[in-house]
Amino acid sequence: MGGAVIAYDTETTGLNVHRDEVFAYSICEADSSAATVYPEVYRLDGSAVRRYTSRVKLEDIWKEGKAPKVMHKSKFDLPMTERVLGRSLKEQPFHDTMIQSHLIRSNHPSHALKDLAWELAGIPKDDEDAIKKFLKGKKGDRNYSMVPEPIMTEYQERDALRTILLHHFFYPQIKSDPKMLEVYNNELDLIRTSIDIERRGMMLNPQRCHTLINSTERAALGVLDDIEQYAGRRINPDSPNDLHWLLFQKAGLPITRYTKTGKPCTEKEVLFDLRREFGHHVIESVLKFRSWSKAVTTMRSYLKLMDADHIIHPTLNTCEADTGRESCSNPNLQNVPKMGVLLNPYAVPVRSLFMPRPGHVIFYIDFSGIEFRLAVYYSRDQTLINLVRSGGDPHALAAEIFFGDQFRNERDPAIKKTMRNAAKNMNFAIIYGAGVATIAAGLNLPVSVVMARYQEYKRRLPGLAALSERMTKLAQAQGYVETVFGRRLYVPRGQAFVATNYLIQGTAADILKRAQVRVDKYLKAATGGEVAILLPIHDELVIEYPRKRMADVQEVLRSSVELMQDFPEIDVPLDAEMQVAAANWESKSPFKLTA
DNA sequence: GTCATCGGCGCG
DNA sequence: AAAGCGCGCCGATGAC
Repeated sequence: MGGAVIAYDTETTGLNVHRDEVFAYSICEADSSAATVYPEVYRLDGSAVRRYTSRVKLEDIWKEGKAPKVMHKSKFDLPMTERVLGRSLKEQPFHDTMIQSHLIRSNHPSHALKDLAWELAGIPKDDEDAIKKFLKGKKGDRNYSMVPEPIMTEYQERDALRTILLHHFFYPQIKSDPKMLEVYNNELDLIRTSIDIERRGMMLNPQRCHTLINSTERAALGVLDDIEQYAGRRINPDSPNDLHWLLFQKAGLPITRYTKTGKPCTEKEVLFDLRREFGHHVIESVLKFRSWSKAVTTMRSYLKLMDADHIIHPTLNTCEADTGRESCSNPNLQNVPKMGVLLNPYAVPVRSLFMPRPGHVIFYIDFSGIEFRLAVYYSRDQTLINLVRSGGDPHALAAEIFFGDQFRNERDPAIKKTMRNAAKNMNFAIIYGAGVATIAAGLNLPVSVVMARYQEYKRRLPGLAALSERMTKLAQAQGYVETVFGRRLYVPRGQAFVATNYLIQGTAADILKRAQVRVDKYLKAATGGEVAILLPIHDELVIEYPRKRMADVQEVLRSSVELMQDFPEIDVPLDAEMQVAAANWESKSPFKLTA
């Protein structure tokens, strides 16, 4: 028996959770049979309410002890409602049909309410069309609160109905599978932490941001001048036409690769190859311009998105990615450029713009090599399991296999490191189904040589070498792979070879999502929220820590790391490392717990 | 003017 | 037959 629930949907003046406001809401109550349901529509100002004046009703809906509310994208409706009510709803039970949809069919083309309700219940989308049509005729600032009463009411009624129907379609499927229910419940907890993370946001240094924008822009313009000197006319390197002319006509460089639509490829790897062979200064200029102009627009967007307190509030998407990962947008703080990346020689120190709030430092806890460890776990390769358990280095082992005595006898640590790095790339290539040709290219060795050494690799590490094919076949047969935690990841049709990647990325996502919930709960209980998560980044938690609590730091971080690593389901150890930044995100230094 | 697509690139 | 993957965001481009 499902028990009674109330579908709940807000209408707002915009999509910004921190700024825009609720002006209307609708509900739809239903018991477990859901035999007859009547949507009810309300307006906050009481002007167009059907049955009640609104404020009383909204309070009533969210009174303690009422039935759980079902929302579609609760991460939007919950904080919006909290702002209207002026109180926290964190103890309130709820459901989310978007999460349900995502768990049941991770690769569905759309988890949008209207699309799902049309597909599963045949509810037409013309209510939404009517709103769009109305707003299209309006000029200037437009939002849903301007939509006339009959159109809006129809829309609200249908959304409440849609939500309750989806819940009654999806939730029984989830509840019938204990592991899937556990994944679902963690996703609901994750909504709570994500709301708090978005609300807290990250602090930007606006002065530094302006300065860096100016200097970087000057440098980029200087590069344009250099190119003009050489080319005899102004060139826009972002324009394919201009760039193709510059590289392949004027400079006479050869076209080494084409894009899928048959145009000359000018991506960085191609430019690196051309640079190595011809060393033409115009290549350098293009690389510089791209990196610097992109950094400028990125930094400008930060200034636009920053609030009056210099805080950037990104959006965390917890159920968008096909692999179960979280993503981040407006802005994406999970891909902020950093210094010291080999393939990015002209990097701009954008991370240095992010800083701890006054009186705080930032800690970073990241899983080291989690993807490879999970590959080892799923492969059941006994050699590698034992090696990882005993603290050995699987990538050095791969280097020995691929480079043999050449690696073993190498005395120069720099060269040795390069070889290990190549072998590490190979380990991943093999896990994720690369062919011998790709591997040979990555190792810079003849295909014939790699062929022989790959045979040896398969003999020494049979489990790992077989993982990709095993998962690919499984995905081909059933359409999905399932993580150890019970998350099903549907693999794109005709692309079964991505199965291993989905499995491993999805498992890492399960782990970080659970870790995030645990650490968040712990930090709230142990520090009253003074220590808080700033951001999840796939295998890492960023944590802001007040200096005045430094007396606690050992205990708090030790507990956090322990919570992150406590996964008895995975029988290879999950190592985590810590770093600390006092000034900004760029200047991190290692942090060790005392013994 | 608006929209979708592409190539390109940052992070993991 | 062969293939590492995921995400979000940008400017350019061409169709409507």
